[in-house]
Amino acid sequence: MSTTNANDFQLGTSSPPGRARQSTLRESNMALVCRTVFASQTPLSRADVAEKTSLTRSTVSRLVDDLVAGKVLAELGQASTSGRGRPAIPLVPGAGLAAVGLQVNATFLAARVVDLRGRVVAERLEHDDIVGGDASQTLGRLGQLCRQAIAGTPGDVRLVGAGLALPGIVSAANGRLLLAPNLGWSDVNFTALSGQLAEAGLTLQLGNEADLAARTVAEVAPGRPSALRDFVYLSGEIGIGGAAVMDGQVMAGRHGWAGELGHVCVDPDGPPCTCGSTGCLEQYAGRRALLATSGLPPHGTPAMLAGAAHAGDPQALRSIARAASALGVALGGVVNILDIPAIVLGGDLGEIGDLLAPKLDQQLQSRTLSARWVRPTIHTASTDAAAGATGAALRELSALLAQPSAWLG
Amino acid sequence: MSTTNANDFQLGTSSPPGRARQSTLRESNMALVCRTVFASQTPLSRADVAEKTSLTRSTVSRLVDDLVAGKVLAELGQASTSGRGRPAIPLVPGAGLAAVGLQVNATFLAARVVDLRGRVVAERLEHDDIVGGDASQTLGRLGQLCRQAIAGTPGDVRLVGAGLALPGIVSAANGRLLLAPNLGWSDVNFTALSGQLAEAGLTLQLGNEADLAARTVAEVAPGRPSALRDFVYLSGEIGIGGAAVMDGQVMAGRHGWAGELGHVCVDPDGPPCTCGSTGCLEQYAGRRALLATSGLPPHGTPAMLAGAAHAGDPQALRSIARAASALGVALGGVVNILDIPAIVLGGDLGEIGDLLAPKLDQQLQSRTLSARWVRPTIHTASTDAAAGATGAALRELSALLAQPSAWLG
DNA sequence: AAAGATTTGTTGTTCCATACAACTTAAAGC
DNA sequence: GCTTTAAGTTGTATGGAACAACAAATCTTT
Repeated sequence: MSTTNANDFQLGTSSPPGRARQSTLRESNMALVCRTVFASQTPLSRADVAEKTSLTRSTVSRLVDDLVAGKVLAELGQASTSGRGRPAIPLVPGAGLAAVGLQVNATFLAARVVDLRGRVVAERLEHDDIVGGDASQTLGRLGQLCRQAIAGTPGDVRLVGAGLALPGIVSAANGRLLLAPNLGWSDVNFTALSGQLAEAGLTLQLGNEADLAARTVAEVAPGRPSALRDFVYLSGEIGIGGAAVMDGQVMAGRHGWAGELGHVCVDPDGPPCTCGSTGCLEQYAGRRALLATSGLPPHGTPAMLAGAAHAGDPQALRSIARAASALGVALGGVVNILDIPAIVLGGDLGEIGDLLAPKLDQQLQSRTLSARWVRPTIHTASTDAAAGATGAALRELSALLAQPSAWLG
Repeated sequence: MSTTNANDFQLGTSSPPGRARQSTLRESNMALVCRTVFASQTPLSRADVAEKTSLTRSTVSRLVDDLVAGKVLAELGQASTSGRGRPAIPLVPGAGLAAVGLQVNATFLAARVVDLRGRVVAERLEHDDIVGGDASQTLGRLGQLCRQAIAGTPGDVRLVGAGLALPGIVSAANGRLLLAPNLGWSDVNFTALSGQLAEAGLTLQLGNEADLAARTVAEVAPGRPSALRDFVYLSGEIGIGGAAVMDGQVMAGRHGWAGELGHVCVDPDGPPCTCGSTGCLEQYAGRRALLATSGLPPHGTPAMLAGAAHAGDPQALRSIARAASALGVALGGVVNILDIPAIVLGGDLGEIGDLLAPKLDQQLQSRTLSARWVRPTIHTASTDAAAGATGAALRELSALLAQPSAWLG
């Protein structure tokens, strides 16, 4: 409908804004209205939005009308009968728009459809050890799951985008996975999957698993920020990924490779790592290292480790203490560098978070310069294996919310 | 003149924009015009600006007229006689607006006045070892220097703000210096200095020395970005400070304490640090550590160390190798975390940059996961001792450029 | 040297989105 | 049933950019 000029002001972009026209004004205010409704815990009326945004009721009214027509917002029939005066019409996120989130991991494949209200409207999971397997075959399987998930979504739900979470170094610009050591993949393209989605009118966006999982911590629902606005997310799988979130935004870095915490050096004299360096965090707190140093079989689970530690097994406790010290050094560095004094442990590390926390807390306190004024806090993420898939869908929905005007008409 | 509503859209802020009015449009485009003129290496005409911004000539003309009237821009009389057609009027940054930059360091005090063209129009420097001295007395002396510098500026130059660079942890919100180990200061307030500046109609903004010095690397002149847009700046003094710059913006962190690279742990089994941790970078690459391990007297200079190393002194070479290794571990971590593959060595470290570079480069190559695709580069900053003062002034001028409309009329 | 060509900068006019104010709607209270 | 209150809607005014036409100043061509 409205022609989007590349030179125009883009909201949500860190790059400096371009020329602003009358239409830019409207787009900006429409996004503001949208954000306000989505961020609220309780449904807001047009008048509420007007007050919160300091726009006038008339302006809000016209913007909301367009958003409702475009299914981005919806009017809740039941007036929340309170007080006198004309009853308000509660506004909530629309239910007719959703995005596809995909994920490839060492042990499973996932395809999800998440709507603007944050509900999973369709899902297909498949557990399988794909390490070392053929990439194109695995991606073909993922394509099937994706097709099934899309087929399983109600007909009145329109899909607006698709994202894929990958455990490795992604070149989003080229649409390639450069390296995923723990899948045994390198330089993989996604033309087949991308082509399949293009038939459904969707473009596929690649992303790092940790970056996307961190989004599920930053947002409790699309456009609704959680209490934690600044934190470092640690994704403990076979490898260790990470993401830094500031002001609710995941820091991408120059090429989108920020947050590679697994290969931060914890001890220059430490054990060699597959990456070529020595003493990487992964060699202390990665799944393989945790299991090996605690005397568990290589295919054990974090739950087994937690069980052994809770039972008082000395080797397991030593393994966890070693990991906690390493995490303290690495995360202490992160806190000193980024000034983000909140740590969220996800994946395997979340499952043994209570065991790691005491020693990690102590390390952070002594190793971060700012601890005397703001003491670092440690949190654990809810253990959803396919958090990356949800995050991938959330990113697409966020893109919509950043410029809802582009989706109307 | 124009009433600034706190709820309005603020350019340059990372926080989400508020309501946009007609006037916001004008402010945004005025800032865009301003930015375009300031960023250009050669003077632009109104027509050039119109083409670059994709605004119309008429719109640019009216905005420029206001900016010229407000002294933010100036018309260069001499038409740059080229080609036919009506000769263009070259536009350049105005010369009538400037900001005050102050700096306190262990060995000197500085007061500078920098104008919108980036010229130092007045300056007072004083070399003095103030470590352990009384803070209020030193600040009184700085106040005198500041007064003299202001008195030394031409009468037709209007000052728009003042900034103070401090080598320590600053609480900008409270206007306090929380801790400056290398000055021997803690919890210092600046009410006297702030009051003195208030008489001249200026507000004093505090800032970290490294953060502000990094600005002088990011901007070659006010509003004119340098070729390096993403880099990590390392300020080597007695202590080591740092700053991460992304897209030309210094990352502040949650409380403004980001970039404390001096206390990143390089070896958990390393020597104890004054901060309470062990194996901090400062214990390897700080001035005291460098001088001690190279057998030079405690009050030696980096130049002496460089001289000894260039002469082949084995102890000096070993000291530098030790520092380079430590820098490799710490900066490798930073590159892995932030994905900013450019390092700028400033201060002492800049003076011995050529000696550090080979080993540092090798360490970065092996310790950063992304090095196989993008090789980290190492640069040295021009050695201006009072770079922090210039940076403090640049920050004030940037604030003006981000919203020039606030300064007109 | 004079007319045409070309580019810069300015001046009305139109268009569009928000502000503002008045009005309508629908409930609660008396 | 009338008044009060708050939500939502409908004109009208205002401000700023787009658009188009025009004036200014220099170079090119004949």
